Order: sequence, then C-alpha cells, then structure tokens
Amino acid sequence: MSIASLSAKLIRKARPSSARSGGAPSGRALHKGQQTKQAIVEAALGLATQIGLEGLSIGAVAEITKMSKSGVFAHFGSREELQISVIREYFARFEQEIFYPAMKEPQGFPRVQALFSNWMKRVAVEIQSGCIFISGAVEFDDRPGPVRDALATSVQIWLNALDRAVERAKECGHLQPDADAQQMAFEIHGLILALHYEARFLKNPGSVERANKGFANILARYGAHSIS
Amino acid sequence: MSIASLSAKLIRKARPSSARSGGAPSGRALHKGQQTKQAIVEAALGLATQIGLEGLSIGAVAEITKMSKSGVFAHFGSREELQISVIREYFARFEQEIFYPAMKEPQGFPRVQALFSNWMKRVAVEIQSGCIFISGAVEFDDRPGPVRDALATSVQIWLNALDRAVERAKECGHLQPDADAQQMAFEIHGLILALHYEARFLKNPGSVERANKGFANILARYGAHSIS
DNA sequence: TGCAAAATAGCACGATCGTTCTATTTTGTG
DNA sequence: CACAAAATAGAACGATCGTGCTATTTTGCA
Repeated sequence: MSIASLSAKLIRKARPSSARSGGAPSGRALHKGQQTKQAIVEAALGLATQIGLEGLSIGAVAEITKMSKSGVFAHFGSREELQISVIREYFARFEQEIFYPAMKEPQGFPRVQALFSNWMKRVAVEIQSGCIFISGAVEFDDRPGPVRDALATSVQIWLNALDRAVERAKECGHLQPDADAQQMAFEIHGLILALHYEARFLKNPGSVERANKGFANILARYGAHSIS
Repeated sequence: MSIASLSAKLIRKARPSSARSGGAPSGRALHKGQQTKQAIVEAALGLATQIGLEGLSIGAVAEITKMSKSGVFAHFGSREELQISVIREYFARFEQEIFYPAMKEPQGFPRVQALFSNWMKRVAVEIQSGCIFISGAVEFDDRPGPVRDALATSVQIWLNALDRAVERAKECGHLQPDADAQQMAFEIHGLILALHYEARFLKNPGSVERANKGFANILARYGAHSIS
C-alpha cells in the first residue's frame, strides 16, 4: 500500500468546496483556470514555507502573482481552502522527494536508511526555506478546524509510513527482535526536529552532522546490520 | 556560574525602553504601576503560551486584565516590548522550575537526570498550555529584531546550561570518556521536541513514555552509571 | 490635605485583513 | 465570428490591529 492511496482516502475533498473551479467540469472543459490556480498555489506555498500558514495573506499572494485580491480569492472561496490547497501541494512534494524514491530501495534497513537520508536532504533545504509540517504544528496545535485536520492527517500519514518501514526492517531481521519500531521512529523524528530547531532558529553550525550521528547511534542501539 | 548570571548579562535591558515605568524611579518611589505591569505580563504570558507570541494582541490582553488598550500599552511603549517582557517572565519561570531545583542535585549524572526530569514535568504541562520557546522558534526563525534576539538568547542560555551539565557529568566519570556532550544534549533536545510535537499537535498517546524511554536509551549508549 | 506626577481611559488614525458584490475582460467552443 | 460561461478586476464593507494624542482619574509624598 502506498502513502498516496492513504492520502487519497483521508485528505482529498475535506469540504464540498464552494469555490468555482471545484469538481469535474460539467459541460465545458476549460483549463486556463486550473493553470493559474496551480500558479497561485505554487506562489502561496513559497510564501507559507517562509512565514507560515497563518501568515499567508491573500493580498500578499495576489501581489506575487500580479493578480487582484478577488481574482485570487475566487479560485478558493476562502482563505482556509487556500491554506488546505497549500498543505496538499506540500504533501505531494514531500511524497515525491522523500517517500517514492525510498520505496525503490529494497525493504528493510536500506529503505529506512533512504527515508532518513532523503528526509535529511529536504530538511537541509528547509533550514533556509522553512517546513510547514513543523511551523503548522505550532500554529494549529490548539486551533480546531479543517486546516488543522488536513495538516495533522498529512503528517500522520507520513509518520505512519515511517513506522511501517521500521517495522518491516524488524520483520526482515535487520533489527533486534525486541526492537520497538514506533519508539525508534519517535527518536528519529526527534532528531529531525532538533536539527530544524537548532539550525533554522538558533543557526547553530554542525547541526546536520549531529542529526546524522544521532541516526547512526539509533541504528547501533537497535542493532541494524550495516549492509551498504 | 548560574544560569541567572548569564541571563542578567545577556538579556536584561535589550533596548533603552521608551515606556514610562522603566529603570530606577528618580525622585519618587511609586509601586502601583509595577504591580499592574506584573499583572499584565502574567496575563500576556498565559495568552502567549496558548496562541503564541505573534498572536499576542494588546486588545486581548486589555480585555483579560479589564483595562483599556491604551492603559496596557502605556506600560510597554510598544507591542514588541510587551513580547520581550513575556519572554523574560517565561525564562524566569523556566529557571525556577527546571534549572534551580536541578542545581541542588550533586554534579554529574544526578544533575543531568534532574534537568531532564524537571524538563519533562514542565513539558507534560505544556502539552496543554504550550511552550513559547518552541512556538516562538517557528514564529521568529526568519524575522530579525529585538523579540527574536531575546528569544534566541534565552533558549541558548538554557541549552548551554544543559550542555555544561552533561560535560560536567563526563568530567565526573559518569559518562564514557569519549562521549560527546553536545551530541548527547542535542539528542535530548530532540526527544523533548518530538514529545511536544506528537503529544500537543498530533495528540498521540504514549508520547511521554517514549520520551522517557528515549532518555534511558541515550544514557545507556553514553554509558551513564545508574546511581539512584 | 493639597498638588504634581503617575496611571489609566477614551477616541481616532491609518493600515491590513477576509470577504462580498458588481463590472469587465478573457476564454473556449458552437 | 458570436456568444455564453469562466476568469479576473475593482471597489467597498466591517473588523481588528498597533499606536498617538488628549482628557481624566488615581496615587503618594510635602
């Protein structure tokens, strides 16, 4: 089962979408709208990674895309729907850059290793640009609603995928038989968060190396065979 | 050297304070103002832990304290100064609840253990209320200015104190001689961040236990003697 | 108890926000 | 080309924000 199939079931069409360009076009088959909508989402994603989903303002997106506020607005029907579109786009790229390449690796330890190193590669970029799975978590940890739901679901799908990969490695005999897969995934998640915190906020050098070393330490403790 | 002495040097009086009730009162010795100022900071701290430093609005604080907007404003001279006051207050409580009690423990491993368990106790509360060292980090990671400076300095002081405690434990022979103190502190920080993320945002049960187990794993790897 | 200073309130300003409503332009197809 | 639908623009709204200015109240000492 792919991460994408879960995603399709859980986060598509969270609300009926009062916006114009919603579901399947009935009589006509226009595409200019979808095209600019994609451009808007792309601009909004760039903005949201820098200043957060809460900081995302329709006016700012309009300025970037050289459109009017109402022109941007009409594509989504509400700011929340724009935020959700951004989350979906971010999730899709997350899949593309981290999950799918790792699935090409053989099951077990190599796949876990690939997931981590792909994740690290992405976070290394996000030290400059920001990560909406992290910023969004603190912005919406106490704010119920569809945006929070979309965000939490996306993150949970990804963390579950990591859990499964570790569990599979254990089944393959690449980890100690008594290893706790979820515990190991928790500790890996901590390394990524510490890297993001200390590198992006505190600007401490050497954080990338520490995260990598931390992963090696975890592998050593959970008894992974070094295959490569 | 105490964490407080560093704090005094580094974060007091970041700017000359255009607000009224600033430094030492010259001719007179009034205190009503300082009293309500403290009450305002307390209310603002409660609000900031829930919705973040960026969400802190003077109007909301005025409503809580049953004062007028301008009455609140006059005590600080700017919203930034209010935010900085909140950060200082949060830092002071952090010292009080985590650092000072741990300093009563003997040097070395017991002190590191106390720092972590006190920290865990606090984060367990913050799963409900929020932590401005974490939310502030994502709010101000790309926004230079005095608020970011106050926040980053506070956090760095605390993390440095943790570093020193681990280093001391190594010097006491409570850790393996080749243990990397900063690496160990980094991994501990990651556990706290993962706990906060998974418990507060994702509301995953069992996160506290996983953080505790992660700490035990780190101790085992760095070769701490279990003294207690 | 008076009186200056400090503390607080009231009001208004400009800016920005999401959103709505109504034109106007652009698009794609018959 | 024509024409309807889709896409975009423009202007305005109510709300909220930080902040400045000016009264008014409260405070604490002579």
